[in-house]
Amino acid sequence: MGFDDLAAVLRSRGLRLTAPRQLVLESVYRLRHATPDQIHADVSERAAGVNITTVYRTLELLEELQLVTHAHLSHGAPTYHPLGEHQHAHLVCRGCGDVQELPPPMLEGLAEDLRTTRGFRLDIGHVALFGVCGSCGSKEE
Amino acid sequence: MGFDDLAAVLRSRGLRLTAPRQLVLESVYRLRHATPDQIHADVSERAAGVNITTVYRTLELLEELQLVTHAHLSHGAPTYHPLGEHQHAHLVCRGCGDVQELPPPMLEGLAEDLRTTRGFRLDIGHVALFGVCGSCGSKEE
DNA sequence: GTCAGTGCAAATTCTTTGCACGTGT
DNA sequence: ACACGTGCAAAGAATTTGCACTGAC
Repeated sequence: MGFDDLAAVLRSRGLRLTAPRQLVLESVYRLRHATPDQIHADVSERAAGVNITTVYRTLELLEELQLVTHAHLSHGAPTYHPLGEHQHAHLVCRGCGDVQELPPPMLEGLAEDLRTTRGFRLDIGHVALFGVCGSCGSKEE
Repeated sequence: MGFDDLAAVLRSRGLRLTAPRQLVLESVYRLRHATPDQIHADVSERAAGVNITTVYRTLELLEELQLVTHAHLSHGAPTYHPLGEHQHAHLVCRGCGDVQELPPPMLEGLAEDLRTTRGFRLDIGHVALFGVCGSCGSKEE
């Protein structure tokens, strides 16, 4: 998914298929919602010598190729995730930092409201909702 | 609003009322959704010599005093806004960067859903919704 | 063989920290 | 007078840029 396409998408633009690019894409798929730093760490576990600079550049490229997107969760740190069949919004817990994925249907009503009342076209994939998750909520009490 | 309270809130904690603190709070009220940098610029227009460091420290303090909050809009830059009677979510346009305020009632349905289905307590004030606003949408066509 | 891609180091940008001086109470 | 606040300079963290070498095609 988007994954096997890498070579094809690159070729169609006259770009090259390289190890760092495959590794970074793989890590984005594996980690889900990871920061550039976390992705770099994950890549480094499987192949030494890939520079953090390259990770930044590759993420930018993959985003341009529509293979990944990013959203700003938690403390402004951008987190990247695969852009596939399953668009999703993010539910971020302020207590434990956990990120849950939220299926689009739950936002359809709101999206529709915004479209009709303001002409605003909501980008569901970038939505980040902050709050306190169930388990942290009960601990607090 | 929270504004005249500054002196009182500070005093009740044994903290001091100073020019930079008044100026920063004023700018947050005036600018709505401004970054530390923008606030610093605004403050500097009215009084020279206030250091950006002080702006950061003051914002942190005002947040602790519950007079302002921040949310992460657009490119990870934190934007501060007054914390008053009117809680609100944010609607951020990817085209023009404009930030609209969204009254809480529009999110009540969603908040209720999340609470019942997942026990997730949504923090409406921190919600940032990205997308394309009406005027940018029509320009695109 | 070419030129895109990469590593490395340095430059930027944003934010935080340490410290001595100034000032509100 | 006391200790909180501030400015200034320097330290950190995150990200970007310049450049020469390497390697995919």
